Amino acid sequence: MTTEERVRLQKQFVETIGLEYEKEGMQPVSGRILALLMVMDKECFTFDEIIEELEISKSAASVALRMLQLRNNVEYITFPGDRKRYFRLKRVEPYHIFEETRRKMLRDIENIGKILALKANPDTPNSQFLKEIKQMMEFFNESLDQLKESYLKKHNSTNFSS
Amino acid sequence: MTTEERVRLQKQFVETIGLEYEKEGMQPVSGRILALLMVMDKECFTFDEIIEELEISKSAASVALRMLQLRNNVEYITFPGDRKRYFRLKRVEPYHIFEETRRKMLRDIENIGKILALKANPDTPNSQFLKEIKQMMEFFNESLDQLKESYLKKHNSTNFSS
DNA sequence: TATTCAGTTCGTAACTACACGAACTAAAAT
DNA sequence: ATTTTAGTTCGTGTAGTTACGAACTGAATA
Repeated sequence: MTTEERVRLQKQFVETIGLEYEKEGMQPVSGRILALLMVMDKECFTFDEIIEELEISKSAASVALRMLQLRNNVEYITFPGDRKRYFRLKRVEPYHIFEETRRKMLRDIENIGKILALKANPDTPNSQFLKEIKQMMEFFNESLDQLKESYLKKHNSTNFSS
Repeated sequence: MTTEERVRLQKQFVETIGLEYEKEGMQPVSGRILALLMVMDKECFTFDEIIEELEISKSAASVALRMLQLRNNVEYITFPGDRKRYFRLKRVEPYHIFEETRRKMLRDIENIGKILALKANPDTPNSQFLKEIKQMMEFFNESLDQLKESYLKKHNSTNFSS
């Protein structure tokens, strides 16, 4: 595979991944920028490079980049004597990617609790079903910490063994 | 708390939960219907009851109910000699609620794999970061089955003991 | 056969989100 | 002091959603 071919496939894949992010509720431009930073070989893009590569306006890039930084997906670095911002993927600890799932689950647990508290009869099939769902979520949520620990243990042990 | 108070709080909560579903990407009317079926004491609502309770049009209800059935959140039952459909929450196995998370994660794993395959250099900080994320997701995905099993075991054992 | 019932489909109007370009800002260079 | 650089903010047009009412369908009833 030649370099040109690879780059062509990468640019194509930026669009694909961008579309997926869009379907998951992200705004189109934000999704494309995030995909760009993940897929391409260049690790840091300037504002103008992003605009040029994705053919979007400055304002669209500005708004999208602010959101991506707020969401903790993107950060920028700067260099002395250079006013440009160099945007790149924010490299968070891998297990942080479940934080959002966890927050959502905690909200759900709380909501179901409130629903159950308002029920006239806590033993109807619906109430029972909601209780089961809540239990499952609570169990799962408690397991997350353990899972994180065992991942770290496994990850470290491979560093020492072999 | 009187019954009227409880029902008032329930109706209020339908709106709150509906809004949350909306923020998670569900259509407004679908979110309200799902919330209605979760929160209220009545376990089965007819088409007309839903329309009346939420003050929506027949067409809006029709479209939303079709989507909720496709998404496996709602089902309806019928009774002989009664043409009405009685809509209610679909009571799936609790651990099914993670199926969507899992599917999304498998897609992500696949996508990151493709991204890495297209990288010129697999050892840059970005590539390393993506690899770690992928590993974490793979570990997590493998743990899900185990988690499900141990949930079932725990759930059953409490049925026999004490 | 006509009518009612229980929804579905379709066309439309109102609303919303998105991205654009133009105007603006703040800091640095000339 | 003026110009350039590197973005940000704002107002607007457009495209896409959403929900409505009216017309329709298909089954059951009269």
